[in-house]
Amino acid sequence: MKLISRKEELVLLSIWKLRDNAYGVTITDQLAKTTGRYWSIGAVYDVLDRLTRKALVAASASDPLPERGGKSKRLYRITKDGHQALEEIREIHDTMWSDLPESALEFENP
Amino acid sequence: MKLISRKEELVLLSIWKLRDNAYGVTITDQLAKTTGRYWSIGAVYDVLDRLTRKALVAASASDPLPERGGKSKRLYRITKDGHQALEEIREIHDTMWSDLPESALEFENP
DNA sequence: CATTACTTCAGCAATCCTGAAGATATCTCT
DNA sequence: AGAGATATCTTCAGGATTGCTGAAGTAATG
Repeated sequence: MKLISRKEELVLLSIWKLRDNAYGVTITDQLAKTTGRYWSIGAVYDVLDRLTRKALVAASASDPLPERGGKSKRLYRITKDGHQALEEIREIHDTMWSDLPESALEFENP
Repeated sequence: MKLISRKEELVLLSIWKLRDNAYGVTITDQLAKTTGRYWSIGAVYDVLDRLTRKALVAASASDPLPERGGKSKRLYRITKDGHQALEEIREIHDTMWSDLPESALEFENP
């Protein structure tokens, strides 16, 4: 199985954190908050589409709400395969980051 | 500053681990060993070129060795900016992976 | 010139990115 | 009630960056 990309990992984790309230806008906000970086809304939807095609997430439509702009949202949940992909990436991360030599810094930037 | 990609992170960590012996072939072997996946040699050189252009690594030529195939190798070291990029990604990883709800698995695969 | 080890190369596939435009709900005004 | 105004969420087109492959090229010794 191919490793998931960095964005895919971060989007999956955002969905996990948002529990029942994970959709395009809240996911984007969560990413911005947690990473301290700007995330284009379109870029997030792009990753969500990819994760859906790979069946690492599944989507469902929420009921419309009786409030301004309360149109139906597309809610996302992580699938079993999605959790497995996260577990794989976590293991590799842990392995790669363990047993590093004390310091490798010998060259400065040009 | 833009986040480094997953491949860039893994290649940087491989160089770190290999200390004074980090070049195309040993880096590829190290990645295969640590991730348990096949890495095309060309793909690794591609990432190394990119990291060099971004000044996250610096390269130098080793002396040729008096043995079969002992031609000069291109050795890589991580620069100060490279270490900083790793530190950034580690912080974001730690933040994203902390405080996750107990379980988010409610949907199975289709 | 055979063999070994290392690097380059061309070109295609996948991922990442942007923000304006579109869709669907309620609110406000006459 | 009807007609915009406003709010929230999603789609879209197209370009930039990153990822991938293995055969061919280079430079050393046997």
